[in-house]
Amino acid sequence: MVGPGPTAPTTVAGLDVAYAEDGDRLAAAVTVLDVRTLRVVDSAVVTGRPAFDYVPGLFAFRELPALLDALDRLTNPPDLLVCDGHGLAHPRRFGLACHLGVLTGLPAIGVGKTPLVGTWDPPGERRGSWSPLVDGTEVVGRVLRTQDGVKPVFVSVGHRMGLENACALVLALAPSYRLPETTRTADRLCRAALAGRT
DNA sequence: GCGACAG
DNA sequence: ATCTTGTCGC
Repeated sequence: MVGPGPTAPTTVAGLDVAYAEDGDRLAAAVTVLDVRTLRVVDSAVVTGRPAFDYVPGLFAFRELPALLDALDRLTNPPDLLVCDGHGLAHPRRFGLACHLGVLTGLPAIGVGKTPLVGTWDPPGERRGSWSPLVDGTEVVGRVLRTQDGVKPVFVSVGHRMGLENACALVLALAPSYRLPETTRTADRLCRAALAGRT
């Protein structure tokens, strides 16, 4: 046995990337939050150029280099990664969250704002309601309502964590807004870096 | 074959 | 992703 285990993360990282208007420049940010207080305890941001043009399904290859770069600059590694995009809910069952999980060895989950694959029934209107995201015969994720009456998010497993725990974590990370605090803080950081002031 | 398609 | 006005609501 090694460590506290993937189901009891103390720190969770949010990752996000922002692009300049012309698309020739990007900023990748990672914010590390204390899962209990939801406070940012560490962060890193790097600027660079996109490695590829955007192609649905190959999205990971575009943002991966910059995100790994940012992760390397953290003072200490987080217990888990919350990615802006999908994990298993991908045409080849291997989205950005899977790439990041495997490459870092850390547990990882994907939280997408829009679907890439799959069909689903509308979840209940209340926070916490969900319905399975199905692609073919496989359940590849869950459509989860994080706030009453708001558009649901698409949660899927990336690496070393089950779907049930992933959804519970996302709800814990989203007490007030549609998106988890991890992606919200990372989003603000990379946008600020792109704008200049840091 | 054609269209759709995370960010 | 980014570009965008006003509008509704706490």
